[in-house]
Amino acid sequence: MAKCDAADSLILKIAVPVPLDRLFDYRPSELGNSAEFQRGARVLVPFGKRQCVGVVMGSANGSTLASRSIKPVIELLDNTPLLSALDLQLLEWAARYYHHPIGEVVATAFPTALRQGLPATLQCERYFAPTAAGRAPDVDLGRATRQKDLLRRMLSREPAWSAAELAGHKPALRALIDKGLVEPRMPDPSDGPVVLGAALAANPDQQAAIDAVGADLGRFAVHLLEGVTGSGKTEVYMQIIARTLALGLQVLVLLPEINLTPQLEQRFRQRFGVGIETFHSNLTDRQRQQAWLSMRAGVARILLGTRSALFTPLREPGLIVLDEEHDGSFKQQDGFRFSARDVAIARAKLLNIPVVMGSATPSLESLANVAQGRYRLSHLPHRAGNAKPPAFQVLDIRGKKLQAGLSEPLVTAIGAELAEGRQVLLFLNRRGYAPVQICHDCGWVSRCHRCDANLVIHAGIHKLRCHHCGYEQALPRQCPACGVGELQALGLGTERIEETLKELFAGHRIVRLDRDTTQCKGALEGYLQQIHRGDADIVLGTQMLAKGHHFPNVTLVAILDIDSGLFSIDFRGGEKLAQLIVQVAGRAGRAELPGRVILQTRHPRHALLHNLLSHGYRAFAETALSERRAAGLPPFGYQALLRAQAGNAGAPQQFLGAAIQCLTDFTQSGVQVLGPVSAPMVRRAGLYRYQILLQSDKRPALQRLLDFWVPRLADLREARSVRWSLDVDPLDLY
DNA sequence: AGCACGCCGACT
DNA sequence: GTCGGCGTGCTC
Repeated sequence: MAKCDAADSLILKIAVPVPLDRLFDYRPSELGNSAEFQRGARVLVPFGKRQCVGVVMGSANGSTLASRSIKPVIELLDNTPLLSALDLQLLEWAARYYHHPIGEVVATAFPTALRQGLPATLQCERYFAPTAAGRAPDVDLGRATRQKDLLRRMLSREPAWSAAELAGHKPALRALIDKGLVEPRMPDPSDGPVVLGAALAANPDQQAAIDAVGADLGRFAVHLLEGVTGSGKTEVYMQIIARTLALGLQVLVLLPEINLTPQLEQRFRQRFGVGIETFHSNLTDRQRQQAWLSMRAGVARILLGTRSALFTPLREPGLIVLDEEHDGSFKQQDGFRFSARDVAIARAKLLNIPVVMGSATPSLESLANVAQGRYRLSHLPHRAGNAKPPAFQVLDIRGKKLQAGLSEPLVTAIGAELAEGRQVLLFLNRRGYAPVQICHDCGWVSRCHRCDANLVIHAGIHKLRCHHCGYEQALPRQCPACGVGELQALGLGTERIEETLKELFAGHRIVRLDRDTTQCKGALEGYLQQIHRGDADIVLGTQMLAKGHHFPNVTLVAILDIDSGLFSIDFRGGEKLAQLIVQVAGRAGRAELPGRVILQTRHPRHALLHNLLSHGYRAFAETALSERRAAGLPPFGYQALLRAQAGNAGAPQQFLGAAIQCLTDFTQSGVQVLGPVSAPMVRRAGLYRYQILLQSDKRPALQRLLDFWVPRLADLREARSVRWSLDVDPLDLY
């Protein structure tokens, strides 16, 4: 065979996880067969002075580079590609759409273990099932009750149990394996009933939704399931999933929060006798690797995961479910800033499968897509079991005396509810004791020296803490400025409300749920169980109360301060507040115990409140959408935000100035360029932050500008002294 | 992002 | 005399 020059022979195009938006050329290897290097396989390559795990994205005959500068691949890590052609197409599309380096985008598709180059081997001992001996009716386990219980449980459900489910029964499992009654065995979708638990009887609305999505199985469609809290969205998901599984297809279920996975996982395991895996940041690298590989191999049929699970390969993709689609945590807020909701839809389109998205408070983006006929809407307007929607009451607190933020009528209402032996839920979106400490004599206030923000009093741990950079210091006893003044806590946080509630309602059990009380693993579950058992009378908390959990014995919900949300600078502030109010309100009540929601405000006649409370979320959304349309804001305009930050204010300003200069050469615009301006909080964690907002009513126009702009930004010399990032479809403009 | 090279201040 | 500061440049 003739020796050929490397530059004329086959060259591999490799995606390397570095922030450089290009592929790198490599020779297959010194002697290797180039046909082995398939698109989607991982390779170990020399990169500068180090080694990187890259992914084969393609090949070419020859290279534009001098052949001597092209290095050979060190090792082919996968004999079969880990990602399919469609998976790679999705990643390539996402890299282009978000203008993010391809190597980093491809890396996000892999769990950490595979990113590090570990072998892609699926452990057999992930699943266990009773053997023929274990199935025999006359198994005698004597007095080994734990083993007996475990075997009985395992026999109750086919076909196989995952290691995760059996984690709490290791000794009994070991013993059963040693006795030959249980063996490691991969589940086979054909070896047992797929649906175990009986489906609940669907009401007509649920049935219509199930049928609508069911009719679209096997083709691309987006369904928006708008269902009030407690309307049985999960049952609809499960019945559609059952149909998908019956076709021998897999399901990807995306949730906004890790907190919500355990509950749903439990319900799914009771219903479905198939391999179910979870994928979220609370799992170990190894668990995530195994979950990923199980879905890729088709061993597991359902994956429950957060944003990071979106790119998991599916052997037989059938359906994507995305719950709480309005939730902001589907948008990645650093690095590769993708929206898992939008990319999920792009993925479904590529795979030609349907997506079902659900929410009680759909995003305005999704409602606009429904109006334009791109998404199909199914509506579940009724709560299950004839539960009535909560009654809202706006409590005007102007001029009223407040006791730690609680007005007298509210205190009375809480007392009346407690006297009836019912639970009360109080919501305040501010944790800590008080948002600032102030000296009554000299006016000193507790400021963070790294951020344009106040230090928050955390009385429980005797500290002042910055919620933006994490800085903390001991709570001063004397004024650091004048040394003599009396220090006061200004404003309210959940800790302080808790203190007041303890005085006002002594003898009642109060549970506070916020990031501070639930940061410990398992703490949230513990509190939730306590509340469900009825061992709590007053539940007090922040944001996290609005998410997913239902408190059937709660009859009164109070939102202590909505005014800060009414006058947000962010154009999405109104949408977020309306969603919050509806979501918090949805936590309460059931059929025989209707809920009541009290909102304390100094703006009882505010249009948003009036519209939302008298006419409902959809009416609010209509109004908000027409305002957005008039202003050309999303979803009627498309945005991208260029951010820059550095330790001094000059560098980001100069960089953004130069970035604007680049655009003078770009004539075919149709894009508004707003800025550079400082971020609403200029200094954060010691960095000065500035930004440029781009807006256009045509997505292609914005994309054309970014195609021109982003490569040039990377080459600016001013870019070297700042950290910059581009956010396409930003959710927060700061 | 890493990781090198490269030229100027306070230390065993 | 050196250790180490972060500016600058490169990665197939």
